[in-house]
Amino acid sequence: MDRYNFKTIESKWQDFWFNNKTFKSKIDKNKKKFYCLEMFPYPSGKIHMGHVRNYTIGDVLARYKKMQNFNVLHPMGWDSFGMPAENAAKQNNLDPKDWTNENISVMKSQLKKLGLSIDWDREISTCSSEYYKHQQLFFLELFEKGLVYRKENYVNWDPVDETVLANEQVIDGKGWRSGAKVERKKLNQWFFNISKFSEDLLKGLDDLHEWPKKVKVMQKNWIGKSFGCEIDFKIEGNKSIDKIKCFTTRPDTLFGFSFLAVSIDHPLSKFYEKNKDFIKFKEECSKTGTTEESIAQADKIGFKTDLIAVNPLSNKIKVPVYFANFVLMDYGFGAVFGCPAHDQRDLDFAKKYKLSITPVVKPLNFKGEFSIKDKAFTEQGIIFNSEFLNGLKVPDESIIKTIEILEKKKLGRKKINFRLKDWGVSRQRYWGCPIPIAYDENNTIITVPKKDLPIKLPEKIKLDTKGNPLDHQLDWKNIIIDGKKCIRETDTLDTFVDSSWYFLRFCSPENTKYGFEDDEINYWMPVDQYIGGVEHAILHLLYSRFFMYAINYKNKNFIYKEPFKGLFTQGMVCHETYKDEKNNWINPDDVFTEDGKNYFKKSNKKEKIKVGPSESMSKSKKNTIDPESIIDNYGADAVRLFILSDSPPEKDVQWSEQGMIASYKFLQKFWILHQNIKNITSTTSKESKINSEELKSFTNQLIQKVTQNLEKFHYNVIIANLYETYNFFIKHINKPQDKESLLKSYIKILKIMTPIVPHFASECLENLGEKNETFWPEIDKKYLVKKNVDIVLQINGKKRALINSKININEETLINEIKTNNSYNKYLENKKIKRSIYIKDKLINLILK
RNA sequence: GGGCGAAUGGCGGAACUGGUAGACGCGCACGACUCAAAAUCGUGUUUCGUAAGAAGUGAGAGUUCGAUUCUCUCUUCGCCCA
Repeated sequence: MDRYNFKTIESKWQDFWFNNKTFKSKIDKNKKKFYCLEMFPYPSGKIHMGHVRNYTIGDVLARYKKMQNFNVLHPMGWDSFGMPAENAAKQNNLDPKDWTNENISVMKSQLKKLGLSIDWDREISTCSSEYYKHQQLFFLELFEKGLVYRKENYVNWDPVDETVLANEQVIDGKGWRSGAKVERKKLNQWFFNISKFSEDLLKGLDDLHEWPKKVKVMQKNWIGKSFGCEIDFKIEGNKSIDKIKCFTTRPDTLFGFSFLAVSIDHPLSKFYEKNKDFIKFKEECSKTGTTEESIAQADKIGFKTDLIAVNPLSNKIKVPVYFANFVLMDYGFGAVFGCPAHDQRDLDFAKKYKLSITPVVKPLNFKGEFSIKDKAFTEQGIIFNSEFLNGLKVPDESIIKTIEILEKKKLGRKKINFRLKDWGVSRQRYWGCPIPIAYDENNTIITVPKKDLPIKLPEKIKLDTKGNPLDHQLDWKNIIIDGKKCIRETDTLDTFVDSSWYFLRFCSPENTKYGFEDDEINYWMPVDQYIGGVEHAILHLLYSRFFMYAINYKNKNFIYKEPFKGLFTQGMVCHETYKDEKNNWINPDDVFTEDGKNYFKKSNKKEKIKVGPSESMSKSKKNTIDPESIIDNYGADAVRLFILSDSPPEKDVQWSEQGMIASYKFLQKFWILHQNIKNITSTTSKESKINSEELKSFTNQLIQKVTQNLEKFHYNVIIANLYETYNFFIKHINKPQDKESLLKSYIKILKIMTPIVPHFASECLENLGEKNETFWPEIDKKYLVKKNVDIVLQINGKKRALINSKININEETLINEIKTNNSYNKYLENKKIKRSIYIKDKLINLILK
């Protein structure tokens, strides 16, 4: 008998699907649509196991929905702008475009080998001007709507490379490449006004019923709505500023006020510009990075001004005003009032500068003197030391009451504040989408006329420059707009912009006039199921939501305002890590074991290997497995089967060579079973009829189970269901068979296998003369009802026996059976039945006296 | 420090709305085939116990006829935020 030859069979079906455009999608208003989208990859070189998992999960769903007669849109593209291309090009003296396109062609061929049901006619690549010209138009549109603006902002600056670094390029406060200490530097940059939609983005989460709760919580925290008030503090001193506005969520602690801290970028700073000590202090502040985390971890330092702030609730309380490094200009008003007793950060600061610490909240039933030592008191309690606020309950009563008082005195007002900051989209890099802006000789902002789009990136340029290579492209930079000499904006857009609307582009990838067509997106959008890694839970998803809102704002009317109706976040693919005696990471391919305990290097069989914990596959730890070689060895179907089998899709999965082999063997065994079923001889006996009925029950119950598990993403259980099916058939086919009936059931089983192992199942179906267009089998409900059931007999809540009985038996009959049948009545021990609990067809629990 | 989540055999994991815990796979053991090995097939595999039986889903309590599932306290781990 022939072995299952996956090589020829898989390429046969891949060619068939490709040549017949099996997965091409067109609008068909008579059909329900299903938009299945996986996060598109960055073309870094080769696909990795994470991609295999991501795209297999999506493919199973897309194929299943197609079989259910949905009009499925399942596209694929490339998130192809970004730093790795620029870095690789710089290192190897290549053009980023060539490097990127080469990677795309490699990865595309690898994805095809997985047998994905992709509509390749819709392929897009964000680095092609066909794509980014629409993005430039969107930029201008958003600019017209007032959602784009330019302002000065801090960046991470590498003083050696003279370049701006992304947050992830700053490692321990140093530049990843140069190792130089990163500084803060102010640059003019472009911003999207995402904070305008803070409230909408927060409210929109409530409608996303098919999103994981944890992602919604993360977004909610990120948006960070807080309720509080703004307070005007009177300032005494010889400056023209006589008041400073603060935002606070804790106005009720005003009597504990001991200093006012403002950001070094606060308007107040202009009075100190010439003060040498202040300049020094500012330099000190610029040494910490720009992330919230680095600011939070940095030492709290302050610069004392000669000003005094007055407590609005009590003229007697007058405190010093400081510039402080932990106050950010873009949160609140760049000023905070310090209450050391009830805020840890303020306490640290107050201790350092020996400021007063007055507690104004104490625990509810606290007796005696309440004082603060090393820890600020931030819990619930009651107000004291606060004159007319005394006795208010914290926080329910105290905050609202204090705001009321402040409002009456016209010293403050209720205010909602958001943590969400505007989205800085400027990147000082070459390999990104050019911003359609120029500046005239007076440095006035000029929008590039729409007819001049796209602004294409200059090609074959020198990348090995300091700073942004585009700055050195004078022939590209200098242009004439309306007869005026202008200079182009040389910053390019953050690649998150590229990925914030690609799902719209997939709906009409060939439209040359605009990024999408209204008709098309009104049919296809929203994405019914979006699938990707949880690492994009905040930024990418939030930006995409913002983009929909922003495009829709004012001049569009989307039927769905949210881009992604359903979201599924898959877990990572993990593998054990290995290190040799010199602590170098070792790739699993170079490791072998004979006893499963001791591991050795293949190249040097004496050298022992230390086995580390299983971690997410990464190049730096060298614990990666190359998908292509696995596909070559075992076939795409076996890989798909394995990657789904060992863990639920939302959890991490351990890569296991043994598990991989088991999946491969399963298909080989199933192939033999398939041949046996094909060659079986039919009999017409009473027994074969009984067998047919038994098989029908099994099959219908299986279809139901698999359907339910598909809907719930319990793909690992489906694989278990398929193994059970095999085990059932292997026993079943040795019994007398009515072949026609057997084949009917078997074909249904092959059909439900199709989404998981499409090449294998298609081959088997074709083998039996089934057509390629397969639909999801219907369930015959009459076979879901069992005739006999095993009822659990419990005595005093403990399981004692199983009673095989007809279904729907009533309680009395059952108890009678227990009393009279010798195999059960021994458990009654001649005692009286005090109580019985009967769950029909499932369980009877007898409580004995 | 705050928020969210998880914990089930040697391992990965299953268990519908509170109703037979351990499906399915890996590993392991034994057996068959073989001169032998690999491959393949068969049987077994939570723990203790020869057995009847008992215990058992991180620990401790609670609700219930009945808890992996619900409630509370704690421990450990993971993720996000600070």
